[in-house]
Amino acid sequence: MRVRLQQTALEMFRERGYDRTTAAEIATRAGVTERTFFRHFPDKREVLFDGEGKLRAALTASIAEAPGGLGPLDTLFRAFRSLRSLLEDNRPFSKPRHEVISRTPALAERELAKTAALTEALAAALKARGVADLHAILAARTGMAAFVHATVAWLDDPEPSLGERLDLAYHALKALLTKLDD
Amino acid sequence: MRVRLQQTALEMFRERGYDRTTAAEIATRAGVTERTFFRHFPDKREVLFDGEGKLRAALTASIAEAPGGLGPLDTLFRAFRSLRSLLEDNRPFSKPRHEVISRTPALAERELAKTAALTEALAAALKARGVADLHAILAARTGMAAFVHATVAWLDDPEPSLGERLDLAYHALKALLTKLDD
DNA sequence: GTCTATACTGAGATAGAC
DNA sequence: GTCTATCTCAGTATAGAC
Repeated sequence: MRVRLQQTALEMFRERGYDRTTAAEIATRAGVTERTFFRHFPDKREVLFDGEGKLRAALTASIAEAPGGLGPLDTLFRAFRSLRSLLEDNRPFSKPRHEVISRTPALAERELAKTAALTEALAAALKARGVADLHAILAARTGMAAFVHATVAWLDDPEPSLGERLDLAYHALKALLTKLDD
Repeated sequence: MRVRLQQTALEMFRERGYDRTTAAEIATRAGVTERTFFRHFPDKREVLFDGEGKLRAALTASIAEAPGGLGPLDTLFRAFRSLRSLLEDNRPFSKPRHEVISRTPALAERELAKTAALTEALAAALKARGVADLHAILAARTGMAAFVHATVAWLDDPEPSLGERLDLAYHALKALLTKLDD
C-alpha cells in the first residue's frame, strides 16, 4: 500500500501539481481513506521521499570499506561513483520525481532537509574512519554539493553521463584549490 | 508591528515550543488579529526569517567589490570576514533564535531553504565576476558550508571567536583539497 | 475582516493474519 | 488472544479566497 500511495501521488502531482492535489484524493484513487494515508506518511510531502534509506546505506557501506590511504574527499567520490549504475537504473522514476520536486517549493524544501540528513550520515561515516570532526563535516558538505550538482544536471540532461559529470565536478573542486591564498 | 510580531513569536516559541504556539496566540499577545499575522508573514515559519535580505545584500556587495585577482573561495571568505562585527552584534538575538530553530524540524527545514537561496545568490555574484558556472556553484556551496559551520559552532560557544573559526574552516578546506588524487 | 478548504491529530471500533 | 492495518468520527490550526 505504501508503494501504491507513492506511485499514485507522483502520478497526480504530475497531472495537477502538488498544491492542487489533496491527500484525500490520493488516498481515494489508491483505494484507501485519508487517515490511512497519514498513517503511512507523517505528512503529505513525505510520500515522495522514501528511497533515501537505500542510498544512505549504500554510501555509508562504501565509505566504511574504502581503502585506508584515501583522503576524505576521495573516499566520498569513490562512494558516489559506486552508485552510478543504481542511479542510472532509477532514472525513469527519479527524473519525473525530480521535476515535480523542483517546481514545488514545499517539496524542494523537504529535499534539502533529506540531503542535509544524508550529509550528516556521510560525515559520521568519515569520522568512523578516523577523520577529524571539522574535516569530516566540511568534506561531507563539499562532496555532497558536488554529487547533488552532478546528479541534478544529469537528470536534466543525460549527456554527459553521470560518471563524466562526477569527474567534471571533482576536477572543478581541485581547481578551486589551486587558487587558494596563503 | 513586523518586528513586534517577530519578537513575540521568538519569545513564545522559547517558552512553549513552536508546535504548541499558534499563530493566533502570537498575534493576540502582540496586540493584533491572526489575520494581521498572516498579512505580514506568508506562513508561520517565516516569522523567524527576515534578516536574510540584509545578509545577502552585504555579501553580494562585498563579492562585487573584491579585488580582481582573488580566486572564488578567497573572494567568498573575504566577504564572510567582512560580516564578523555585524554578526557579533547580532549574537544576543541570533543565539536564542538558532536554538529554537535547531530543535524544531519545521524551522530547520526552512532555514536550509534560506541558506540554499543565499548560496544561489553567492554563486550568481561570482558568475558576475566572470567565474565559470560550475566553479561558481561549487565554490558557493563549499564556502557556505564552511561559513555555516563556523557560525553555528560559534553560536553554540563564543570561543574561539567567529573570525578564528572562519580561519580554521578555511585551512581545513585547504587541507582537504590538497589531498585530492590525480 | 469573514469564511472555507485542507493538512493534520487523537480515540475508539472493526476486521483479518498469525 | 494479540497484532497490525484500516476505517470512522470529531476536532484544531494553517493558510488562502473572498
